[in-house]
Amino acid sequence: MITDFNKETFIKNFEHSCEKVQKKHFKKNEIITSYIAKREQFCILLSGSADLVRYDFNGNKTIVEHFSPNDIFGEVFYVVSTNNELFVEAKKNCDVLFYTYNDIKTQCKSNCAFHNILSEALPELILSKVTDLNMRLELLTKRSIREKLIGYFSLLSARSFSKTFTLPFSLTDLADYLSIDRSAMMRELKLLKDDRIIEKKGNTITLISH
Amino acid sequence: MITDFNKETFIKNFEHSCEKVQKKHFKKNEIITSYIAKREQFCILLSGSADLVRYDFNGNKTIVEHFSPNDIFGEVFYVVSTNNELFVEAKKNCDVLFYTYNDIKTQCKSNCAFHNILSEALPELILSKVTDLNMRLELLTKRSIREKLIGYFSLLSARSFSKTFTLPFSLTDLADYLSIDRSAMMRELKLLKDDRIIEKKGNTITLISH
DNA sequence: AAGTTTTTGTTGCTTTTGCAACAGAAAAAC
DNA sequence: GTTTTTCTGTTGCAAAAGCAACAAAAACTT
Repeated sequence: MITDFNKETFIKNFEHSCEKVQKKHFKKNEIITSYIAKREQFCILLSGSADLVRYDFNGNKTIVEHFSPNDIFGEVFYVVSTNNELFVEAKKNCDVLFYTYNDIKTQCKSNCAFHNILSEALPELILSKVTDLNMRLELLTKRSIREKLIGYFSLLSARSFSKTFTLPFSLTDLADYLSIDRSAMMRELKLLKDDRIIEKKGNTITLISH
Repeated sequence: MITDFNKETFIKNFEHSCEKVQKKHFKKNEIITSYIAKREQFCILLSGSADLVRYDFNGNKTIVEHFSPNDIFGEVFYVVSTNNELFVEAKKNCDVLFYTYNDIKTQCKSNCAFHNILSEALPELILSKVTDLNMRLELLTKRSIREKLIGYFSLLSARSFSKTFTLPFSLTDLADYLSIDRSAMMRELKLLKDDRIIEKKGNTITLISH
């Protein structure tokens, strides 16, 4: 069911078709939204990049998700379970569309093409989130820093159809994404280079086949 | 939207209402299903208990999810992303109902009450999976064994509305669920007892408030 | 273009975690 | 009810990861 659904086309065609939508601009480092109240917000990132982050009581930062243009996010996809607050932070200047899920389900249903289609597509949109979460889960259950790095690099390699690819964020953020210490990660990256498993020029990585 | 939806009632009322459903029995340690092919299977556990598990190439086992009666699972909720195979293993004798998502979406839609309602409820069902996944993610991003244990115990405590609760699986399985070494976990459990943070009698834990 | 901030790269030291191995307890199978 | 298997609890040792701190490079500001 996911295969015959094209998110990009969907977003392109309908991004401006409903009056209830709000478009906002954010500067780098601004907070786009926080997942606390039950506002059931649904957002589409039009340009820029942003991270869904969580800070625990020790101040450890975790990047839960990383968003690029056309990615969707919001409380609809992330039923908040615990006490930790979640923020979506702009990493670059961003344009974002805001909807609410309630509107999708009720108010607009009979008279707005956008919401009709969104309502239809919602299971697929949510399922694509589930895929992302599962992928992330698989990375986090890996037992060593080395395995996490190789797992993540393999994924990026598969996505870009190339052994060489550029990281979507800084090495500092990569550590927060993989839930590991940055300096330990740097050490392991060096070992991966020494062992001729990867090549690394800045944030561009090449997986070496053996 | 999740609040006004009752999964138990839903399952009770409709579990036998469609001809396309298959009911099967499994003995302890049998494999109920594996998430490989795109069969888009959708299952309901009627009795017993089961785990969704993954084995990596080092033989490390990860318990991705733990299922109790009335829990739902299947490929519909877990779009397989990588090469690792996933299995649902019966931990006790189990009764399971099998559907396929395609039927839900197409064949039955116009003439079967069960599939109509399932189709309506699917977004909510999937969202409840997302909640579980996010909870799990939050546990796995914790940086130490101690934090993972306390995090998980807090969760069980909140769910049972009590400071005292029984683990849903063995300590061996708990380690696989938290992605940590069992002996290291046992050591940490002992330290938690010594530090008077928990009490422990077998698989029953009490969180001590301070 | 100069100054400021963030990121990268590195290292010594400490703490945490994993591994291996084993004995006793408990549970399951026969 | 006895045997077999799994689970719990423990430990010494080795390996991995975290912490802290710093310098150089790069990226942003103004």
